[in-house]
Amino acid sequence: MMRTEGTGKSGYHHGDLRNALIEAATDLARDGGPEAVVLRAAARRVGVSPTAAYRHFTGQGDLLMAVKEQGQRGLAETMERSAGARGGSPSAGEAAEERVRALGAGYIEFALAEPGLFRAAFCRTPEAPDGGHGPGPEEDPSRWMYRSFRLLAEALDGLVATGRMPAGRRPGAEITAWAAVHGLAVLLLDGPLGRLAPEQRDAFTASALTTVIRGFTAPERPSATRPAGPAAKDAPEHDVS
Amino acid sequence: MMRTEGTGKSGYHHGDLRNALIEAATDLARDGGPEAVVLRAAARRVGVSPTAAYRHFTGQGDLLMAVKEQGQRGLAETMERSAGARGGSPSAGEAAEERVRALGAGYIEFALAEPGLFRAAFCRTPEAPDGGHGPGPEEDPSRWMYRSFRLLAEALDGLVATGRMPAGRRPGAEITAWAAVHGLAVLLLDGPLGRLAPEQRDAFTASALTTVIRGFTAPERPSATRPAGPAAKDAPEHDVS
DNA sequence: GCCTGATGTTGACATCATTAACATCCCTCT
DNA sequence: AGAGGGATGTTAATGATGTCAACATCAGGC
Repeated sequence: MMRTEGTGKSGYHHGDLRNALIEAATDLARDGGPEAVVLRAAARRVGVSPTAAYRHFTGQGDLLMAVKEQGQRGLAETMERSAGARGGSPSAGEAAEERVRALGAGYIEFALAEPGLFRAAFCRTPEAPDGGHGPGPEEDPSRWMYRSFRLLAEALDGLVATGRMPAGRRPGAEITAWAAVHGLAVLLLDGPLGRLAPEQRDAFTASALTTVIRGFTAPERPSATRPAGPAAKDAPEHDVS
Repeated sequence: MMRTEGTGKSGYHHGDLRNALIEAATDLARDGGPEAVVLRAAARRVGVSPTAAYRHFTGQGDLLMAVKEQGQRGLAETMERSAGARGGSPSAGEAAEERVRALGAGYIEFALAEPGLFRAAFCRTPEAPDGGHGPGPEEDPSRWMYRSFRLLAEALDGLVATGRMPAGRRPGAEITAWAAVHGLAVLLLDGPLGRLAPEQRDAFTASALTTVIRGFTAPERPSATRPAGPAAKDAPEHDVS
């Protein structure tokens, strides 16, 4: 097959563009973020005319979409690697907790290692108006999109299964976990924590993860002035997308 | 003075452009986000030549910066309003906790009410290379920037002062709190929770706030298999910017 | 062995940011 | 008061971008 390789021009017009363009565009995103994903530039890198890209993508937005997918894939892989490479687990509950922590740490790790790709992975897309999609098998984004999200959710299920987290807190928990981790990543990349020493970033990450996990696993405050609680709008329906 | 008003053309060239441009650009951002802040469009709205803007801004990036400031201001004001309008406080500790909660809710409220402005408020800026700044008294961004961040930090101080939150957890806590709230906002705006019923969004928000606050205030798990804790990289140095 | 469709190319257009050169108008200094 | 100067805007031009229409080329099936 020889796909997505530089020497892939088999005498054909190119071999397989599309993948070559995706690779070029991903490189652009790697240093420069989503706004650096310029259709003409990608075509230039591949050594092809700008309009050639329109044979494989509906336009620049579609190309960016492909880059997003690359970014999401990389993120999920880093998270899985981080969770897989964690040390021994004293107990089942401990293991589940450590997995949540490792996934969160992997999330931050990827964001810091590949800031451009990370930003591209979560950049806003004009949202195709549905209906007539151009060339290229445009799959349902929800399958690969936000795979990191599902990883987190499954880890939280483990937290409940081992009894570490009350089942009543489970609904919406993946939202909370994702929000905390993603917000931290954004804060570290673009926010006031832009230039910070690595060990400080790690410390903040550990602190945030500890706090959120404690929020999931800690018992309810014993001497509460509110038995039912006025802000008891907790535990919402769990329905994503 | 008659500034920033539509009828402000006092026979002068315009009265005060700059503010008129900022207003126009802010309107553009309101529906369309930061990428809709197009210099030429803003100038067109004000009824002025595109290059006229260069007398008041170094370029489009500078104009966007002004819009960011508007967004940050709006965000902080919504948060303060939300925190100020909260009900009675049974105890000091309870009040501090409710303030944190109200600030977070205000954060989300603004993000949902003004999605374009919110995104503009946190959009990436090329970061002026320091040194020769163009026209316009370019103040230090850290003063108005991230005012919401400071609000959150002060509320957390209150949490410690009333004894609700152990002092040892305070360092880095504003990072955690900000991350959770900001991540949730992004998730609701651009993420998988894009189109969700309002009451569900409120429920998720309440759930996230409850979890994080519990993480701040809950006692350490009593029957822990780890007395000192292997993941005790908590409590990092507190140094922003 | 030619025709059809996939794949690329050239040319053109509209928009954008930005600069240079020029015009205008108010304010201040003498 | 009147002239100059600086602030404020305008026109013209440049280079980059996304995108479309028309044309060229190559592979493989009838």
